[in-house]
Amino acid sequence: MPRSFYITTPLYYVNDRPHIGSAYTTLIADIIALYHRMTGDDVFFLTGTDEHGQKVQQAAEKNGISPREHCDIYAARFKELWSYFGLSFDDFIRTTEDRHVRVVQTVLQSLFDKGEIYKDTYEGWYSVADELFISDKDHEEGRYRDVRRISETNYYFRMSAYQERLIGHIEAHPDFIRPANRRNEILGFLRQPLKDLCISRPKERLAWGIELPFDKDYVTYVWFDALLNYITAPGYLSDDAKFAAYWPAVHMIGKDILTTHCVYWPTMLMAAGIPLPKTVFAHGWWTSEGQKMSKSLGNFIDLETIRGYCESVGKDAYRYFMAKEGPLFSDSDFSRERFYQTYNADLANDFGNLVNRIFKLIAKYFDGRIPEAGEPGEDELAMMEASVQCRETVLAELEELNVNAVAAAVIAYVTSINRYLEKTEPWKLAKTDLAGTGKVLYAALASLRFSAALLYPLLPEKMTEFFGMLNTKEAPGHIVQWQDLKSGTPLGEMKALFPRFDMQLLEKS
RNA sequence: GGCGAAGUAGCUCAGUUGGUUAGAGCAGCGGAAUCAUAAUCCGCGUGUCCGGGGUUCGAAUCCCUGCUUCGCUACCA
Repeated sequence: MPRSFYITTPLYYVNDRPHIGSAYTTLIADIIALYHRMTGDDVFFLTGTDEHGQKVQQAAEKNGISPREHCDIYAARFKELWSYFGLSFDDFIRTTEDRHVRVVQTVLQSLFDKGEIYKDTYEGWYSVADELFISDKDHEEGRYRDVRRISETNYYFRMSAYQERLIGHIEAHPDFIRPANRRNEILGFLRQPLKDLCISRPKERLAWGIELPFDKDYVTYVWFDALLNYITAPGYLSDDAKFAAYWPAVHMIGKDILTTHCVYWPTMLMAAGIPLPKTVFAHGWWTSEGQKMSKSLGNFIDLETIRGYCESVGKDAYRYFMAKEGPLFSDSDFSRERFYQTYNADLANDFGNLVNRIFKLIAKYFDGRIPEAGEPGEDELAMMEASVQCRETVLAELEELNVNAVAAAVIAYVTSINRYLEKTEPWKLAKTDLAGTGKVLYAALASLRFSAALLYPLLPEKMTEFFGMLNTKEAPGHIVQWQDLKSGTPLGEMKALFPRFDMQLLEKS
């Protein structure tokens, strides 16, 4: 019986354009999903779009179309990007879908019946121009215009009732919020009394939302709408067996939505009697060329910029860089120079050149056929053992969701193959001992194949190409045994998988 | 303001409960080699481990203090 594994990205707000942030979260979630599939896990990978709210309503009005049409257009942008990268998600949920509306309304009604939701009147400062309530502090600072004191009646969720239970859960489950610094942030946050959560908006102020089942004059606002999708998609209230198989999830998110996922969401689930997520992993943000990304600075990494990188050295290279150098635990800088340096060092020099060396040697001395393994000597056994070690490291780091360390571990193994060749010097050995040369080249190719298999989730297109070149008719995406390489197979035609990027091109632009 | 994190080689960072000459990757320099995508392999860092004070036989690692950077401080991603 395979283990099940459920991983999610946030649902991206349709009005925001995809950029390096959303691309990063989604790419690493895909990578983690592929690794889990590789180990034989039954994976469910979810992404989607968050489509309700005032901004959507306003944008649609402005363009003279219905909110629904507006969402269709904008959701397509995300779908397009994900299909460009060939991502492997199993479901793409949109919060405007019927299946989701049904879950939201059912959960809300049930919480209302249990007394978890109550009606109350809030009085505060309201900015007419911006159409939102602002805090006393914002008002003092005078940032908003056209501010009036008004009161509004809304529905509230008794979040405060769950404060102690939540703290207990976080303390008892070190894996619940990660990395550890984010966990501390939340625990710090929870040292202050937790307030109840306002979960509605009167329809006169916001029409584009899910109607409260117990009050036709209101729609639900943000939280129940945008978070419950995580249980809608795997079949909550619609497919019990599926839901039981996959829930609880691992949520990959950016640090900007930490509180919603680590406080609002778990307390909502507690109230509804649903188990909490296994892990909420909040990664950091990319900076760009050493500075915070901003449109005015001109360093904003948008869709077009991403495509530019992909076109220059390939989508896989971009994906690889995201994983290897990305801001998993703290912020990380994306610079053109660093991007291409990493590409050259790891992919062109270490891996790509190694493919070339081994293929050409086999072509020259063995007519392009995979040589006999022979009796492995000390060095060959060492490579075999190192492969087992490498796999264990990869799987251990995968448990930690540390794709950064996963990539580093495999590249370290690739480096050891280059070192093995320097030590055994098959190009010299061939002059005196052809059988010995065969043994060396077999070991080198076996090691290379092994590393390619482990690199597959990071570089799916290129490693598929590699296995095509290997011509062993095996489907990529599985863990392989070092010694399972079949001798005698004629290798396919060799292509340069990662042509070196000329760093001088950087100077020019 | 309050709470918290961090400041280690040019860059990105490791450095377990204080203990022998402070490490890795990348970049740089030198060499070897030539099977290979000027790739690979080997070698090379006298770094005030942010400053100052203290505890200790001994501190990057503990305590105090100063400086700097950053995060959180909810119902606006």
